[in-house]
Amino acid sequence: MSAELDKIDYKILRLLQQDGRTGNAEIAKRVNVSAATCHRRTQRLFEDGYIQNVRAQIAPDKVDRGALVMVGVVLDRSTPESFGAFEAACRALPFILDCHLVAGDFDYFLKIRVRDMADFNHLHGDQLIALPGVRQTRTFFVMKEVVDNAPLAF
Amino acid sequence: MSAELDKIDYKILRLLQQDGRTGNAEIAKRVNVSAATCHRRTQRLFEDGYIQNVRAQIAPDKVDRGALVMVGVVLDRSTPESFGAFEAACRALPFILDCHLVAGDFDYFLKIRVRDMADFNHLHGDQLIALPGVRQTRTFFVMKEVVDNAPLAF
DNA sequence: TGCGGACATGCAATATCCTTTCACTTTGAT
DNA sequence: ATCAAAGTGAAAGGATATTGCATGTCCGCA
Repeated sequence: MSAELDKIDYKILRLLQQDGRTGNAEIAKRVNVSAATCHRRTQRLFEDGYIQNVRAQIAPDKVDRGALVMVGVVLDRSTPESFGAFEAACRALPFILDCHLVAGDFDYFLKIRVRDMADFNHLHGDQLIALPGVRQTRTFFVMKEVVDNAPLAF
Repeated sequence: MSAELDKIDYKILRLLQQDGRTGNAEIAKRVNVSAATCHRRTQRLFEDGYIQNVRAQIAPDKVDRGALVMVGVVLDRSTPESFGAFEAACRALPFILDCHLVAGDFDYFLKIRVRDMADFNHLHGDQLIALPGVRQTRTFFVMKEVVDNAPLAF
């Protein structure tokens, strides 16, 4: 089986990335193949992991998560155990949208969604600086979301 | 009409956020209402903007976007025109996933996906530092994606 | 050149699901 | 208690997804 994708597959991926609810018949029309073929291709894209999942994007401010904060984190020690503990803790905190180990002045970058600044301050005091091995954090409040989670271009 | 959401609405939102392809019948079963009611509620969640859209999440490494980079940007001047020009330029660059105006040591934070480091270096030299009004950038290569774009908790 | 196997495609039939209609029930204000 | 507005469930119709099958295509190999 060819592991490569052709132009039709890429079109399907782009269509589903733009609107994951697009029906099979509609996709078939747009990429100029029969519904059956389109269905089989789409299914393969799921099975082979090209499409990780399809998720509804909830309006953050409508569910009281209107505030976005970026946080740089520096750990006490740079041991594997220290990193592991911190990462495990991050995965368990539901308000952390992104957690990335980076090279540079920080060890980790976090992207956090909360209701408002007051909410973040509680959270920062109660949970963030209490995370395992945290030496220092630097907070960047987001004042304007110019682009958030744009679709992948490929 | 009540602008508020009840427990059933929240359940629907959570289900669709976890899997946007979940059929109406399946949702109805899980939230214990009839298919008709569930359909109407879901439709309302779309129409009233609680669900912004439904998007397939494409595996980045499968489409040659395996490298993630965070970039802090400082502008020359802090004028509205300067900000506006920079933001417009960012919106036009497809590899920029996030672009946020922040308070702190940087003016903007960018989240960028490219194929690899070499690709980013070209991009940085050709396009990033050429963005309007950029005085300085600081690059943080992501070495490990611990959590990326986690579903919103509410 | 000819042959055979693996694969992809389209058509058509089947099964499944969505979507609307209608009558009934609940809710809330007077 | 009464009325109006909104919500609810069951059923029917229409649209859609999904599968089986025959045909066509490509590639390796003799």
